[in-house]
Amino acid sequence: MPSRPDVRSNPRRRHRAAAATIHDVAARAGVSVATVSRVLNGKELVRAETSRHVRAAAKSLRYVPNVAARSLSIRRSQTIGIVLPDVHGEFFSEVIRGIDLAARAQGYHILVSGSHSDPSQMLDVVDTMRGRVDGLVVMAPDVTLAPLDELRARAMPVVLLNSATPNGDAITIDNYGGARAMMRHLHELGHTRIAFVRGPEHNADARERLRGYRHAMRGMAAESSRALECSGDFTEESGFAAGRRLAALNPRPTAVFAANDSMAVGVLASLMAAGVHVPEQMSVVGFDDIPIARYVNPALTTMRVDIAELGRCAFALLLDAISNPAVHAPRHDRVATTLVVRKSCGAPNVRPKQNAQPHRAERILKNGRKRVPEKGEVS
Amino acid sequence: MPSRPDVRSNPRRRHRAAAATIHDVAARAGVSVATVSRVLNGKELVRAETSRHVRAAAKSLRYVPNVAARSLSIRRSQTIGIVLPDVHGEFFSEVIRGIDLAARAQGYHILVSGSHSDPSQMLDVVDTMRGRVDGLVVMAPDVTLAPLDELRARAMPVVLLNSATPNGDAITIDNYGGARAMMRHLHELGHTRIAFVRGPEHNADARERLRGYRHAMRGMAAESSRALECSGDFTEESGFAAGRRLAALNPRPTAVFAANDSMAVGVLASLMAAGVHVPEQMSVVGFDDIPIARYVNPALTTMRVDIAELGRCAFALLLDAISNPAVHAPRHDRVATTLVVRKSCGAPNVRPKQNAQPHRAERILKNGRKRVPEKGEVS
DNA sequence: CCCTCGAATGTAAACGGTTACATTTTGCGG
DNA sequence: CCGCAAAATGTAACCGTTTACATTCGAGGG
Repeated sequence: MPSRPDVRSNPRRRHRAAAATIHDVAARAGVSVATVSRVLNGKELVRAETSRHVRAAAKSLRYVPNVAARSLSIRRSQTIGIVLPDVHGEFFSEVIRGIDLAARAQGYHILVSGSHSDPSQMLDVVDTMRGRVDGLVVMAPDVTLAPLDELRARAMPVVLLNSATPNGDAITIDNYGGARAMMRHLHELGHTRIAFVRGPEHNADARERLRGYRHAMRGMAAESSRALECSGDFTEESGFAAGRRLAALNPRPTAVFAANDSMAVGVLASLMAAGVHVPEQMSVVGFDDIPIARYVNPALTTMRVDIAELGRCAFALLLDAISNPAVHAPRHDRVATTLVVRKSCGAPNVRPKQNAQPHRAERILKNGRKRVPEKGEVS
Repeated sequence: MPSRPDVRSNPRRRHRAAAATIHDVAARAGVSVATVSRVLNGKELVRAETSRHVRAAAKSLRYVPNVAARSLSIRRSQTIGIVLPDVHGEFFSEVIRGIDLAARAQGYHILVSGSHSDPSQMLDVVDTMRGRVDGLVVMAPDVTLAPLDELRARAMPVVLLNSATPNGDAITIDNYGGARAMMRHLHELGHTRIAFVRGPEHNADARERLRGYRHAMRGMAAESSRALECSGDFTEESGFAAGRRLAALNPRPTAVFAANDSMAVGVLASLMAAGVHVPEQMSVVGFDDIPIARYVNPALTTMRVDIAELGRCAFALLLDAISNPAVHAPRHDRVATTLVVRKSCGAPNVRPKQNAQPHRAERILKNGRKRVPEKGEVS
């Protein structure tokens, strides 16, 4: 028995046409709001006929539930947050695409915030997302452990992407495995004197790639590899400088493994400037398979990282953490990389051909028509 | 006089530590929830001392307002939606970056949804965003007018990006002006026989660029330009095919203007394959300034589009529409483009040098070290 | 014909804020 | 010391859902 009539029952909507509410639908269908809610969420028992009436009413009123009211009530927003640093555009968009696709399939929305330079700014953003999202995917490859722990204290499921990961949920590229696979490829071609161009000291990806390189060098029983390492910072310029230093080495390395593609492109340019022929005199390989890797001359052999897959995995992990907070056990998944063989490496110690010109023209043609040869290119 | 005690007053929070609410803060500060709200939103008069107490209480409880409750109450989400087609990654991420930066500065969040192939899917997404966002930035360059009008009927501020725009708010690239500026550049170099590679028939950007080309050709009092137009669809392959046709023309055009950079890259590749030297025998220019434009050989002269600026403008316009729904008048803004002169065009009818090799090596070096020369490159 | 029981539906209390309006304090002239 | 307007604060309705609990309805058994 109502102690007071429902205040919202009859004359709503003042002047400008407001959106229909669940009360409007209930009135139109001649049922209570509870029944409308039940029908629309499909969880409980409702007579088939009643259900039809409600659906018809909802459709005729173009009813769309108010998500704010819904999340307030169920304390879930069906939205996840993505926090990114000011990262290279291509990578950035691919990660978002991967997460977006996976999320939409599960009825989740994504709230994006990019371009954060420092940890405190990152934490600020995370705070403003509080309540707006059910969980976070955070990418912070250069951030040290302390702020990341702070982040976990935010009492919200968080999945870290490519970050230094002491504990908790995380997804990373299999940098170590990829580096070893690349080294195996070079070794099979006959290389043993392989140089390496390092990435930034504190970058998690860079460290793992270096670790893979060193491990492989030890395994090949080669000379101490430290002399063959060059510093770099993931930029093309640093690769250019490294290439110059490597070309001057005596004896010269027969192959160069750059910790990422940008630096490999720089190495390529400086070797060409120094008159060192690639791949005849020296092989060059990179890591990432960025889009321009296939456009440089010669096209770059590299380890492809499936970035969209990275996003998909991150969402899957986050969803599990959100859905089963009780039983969820923190996990650290690694996504595999793929070797992409192009033209920038061959067997060591091959004499350069005398008339390289027509040869090169042909290469450029192939670069230009990328799509067709690209299909069967992956090995 | 309370007809009934406030039910939420005392014993909240059952077992797991829930986030603090405004009631907790009020209790801690010894004031009412209204006062807390006033302090935190800073709109109304509150004694300085009271304000201090409230702030201290909020901080000590790590209070973060529940945004769902807030948006339900004020009927605003402080969030805008971005709906994108499955567009090239670089463009995609730049648009988001531009909007994100502008939005965050105004305290807005962004909800992103990409990868929509058809109009109905796009409208679905827009419906699920209903109530979640205060307005939308929609990019749909290939969508025809009808669905766009449907979109506007959604009773939410909408800003269209690079779309066919009959009416309503919109931001577009100044494709027409950019095309004319490019034509002026070619004309100043001495070209009059300029070919054009068109984009997709129904694409709004492509049509405007074509319009600029035709207008300029008429202005140059050149022969009827239709014979110099080639069809294309914005892909590299179509550019390759167009280049082949153009090389076979007699008399040959002295310059080719491709409606976008991807096609220009294709043209470049096919001309090289046909033994036509660029820029000595034929100049090639594009539109967009995509990242690889500076890596191709020779580096491509093109019209740069500041995509982030596009995003900024879109947000500014949307914010105005959201904030002043009454007085806001629909606007259609155009963002300017910038001519970027690189190596792919020169004066017509110059004989190719005999030993192009050292010359080319030097070019590649410059490409490799992009950043430094890039600084002063824009004209 | 009454009682019981389960299915179908209704009622109203949350969810956590904002804000119109009511009430209490304050400051100040008389 | 009173009265009164302005300033400061409190009260509770309201935003639109979900959902625990209450109620109604029908059918079947005794």
